[in-house]
This record gives sequence, C-alpha cells and structure tokens, in this order.
Amino acid sequence: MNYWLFKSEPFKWSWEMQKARGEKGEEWDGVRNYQARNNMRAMKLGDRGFFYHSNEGLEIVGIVEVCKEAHPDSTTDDPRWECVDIKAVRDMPRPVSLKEIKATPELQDMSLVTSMRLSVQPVTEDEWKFVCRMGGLDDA
DNA sequence: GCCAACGTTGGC
DNA sequence: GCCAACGTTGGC
Repeated sequence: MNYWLFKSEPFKWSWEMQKARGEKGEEWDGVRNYQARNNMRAMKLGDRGFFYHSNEGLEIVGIVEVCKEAHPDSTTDDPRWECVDIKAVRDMPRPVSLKEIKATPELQDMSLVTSMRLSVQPVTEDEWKFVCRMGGLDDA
C-alpha cells in the first residue's frame, strides 16, 4: 500500500464536507498540475492519504482512502486531466500542524516541507507512521 | 494583503 | 529550446 497527502483549502472543500460524503466519497477534481496528476495515476484502490487544510488551519485533519482509481476529471473536457475518488476514513484524534511537522527532524523530507506547493503528494511509510503517532493514532 | 516560489506560456 | 513575463499557490 502507498501513502499520499491531499491538500485542500477548507473554504473550497473542507474535511467536514468530505466526511459528509460518507462511503460514496468524492472526486478529487480540479487538479491542473502534471506532477499531482501523475501521483493520482499511481494510486491504487485502498491506498491511504492524509487530508490537509491549506491556507486556513494548516494542519492534517483526517485520513482518507482511495475508493476509485484514476479516471477523467469530470470538471473539464481536457483529456489530460484525471483524478481519483477518495472517502473519509477517520479524524485525526489530534490534528498535526505544519508548524509541528517543520519542527520535527524526522519529517524534514516530507513533500509538505520540500515541495510546499504540490497539491497531491506522496508520503513514505515512515513518514506516515510518524505523523499518525503524532496525531494520536497507533494503528493506522 | 504581501510576496516568494514555482509552474506555464509564448515570442524569438 | 531558451528565457522573460505572467499567473497561481500558499505561508506568513
């Protein structure tokens, strides 16, 4: 299984809205960046991801799961753009902020630190476990 | 609201 | 294929 991180501005698409979609999940559309798209193409059913609030909040607030692999983005006719569907799995018991991540030596190689502007990022297994523990999850 | 970082576009 | 101009992102 691979791990990812999805960034969203909460006033555009928030964790609360994502959770409200329940098991059906929601298309992660609107991505117009090749690297982010390539990351989504690489995703497999069941892959896990962090849900990060950018601009406001600046913290990882929840965990999502890929529930549909890459398909054409329904918000454009341009065949270059594809997206996956994700569904909310659970809240972070304690949200992990960007500030904390930046202050943690073990997480200095995270894309959040090194490629701040990339909206869909890969996360390594070590980083995943580390952030989960910081957020109060021992088993994810 | 500012501005640095960075991706994209388009003229040559 | 270079590079300047421009637009967008996102932390502060």
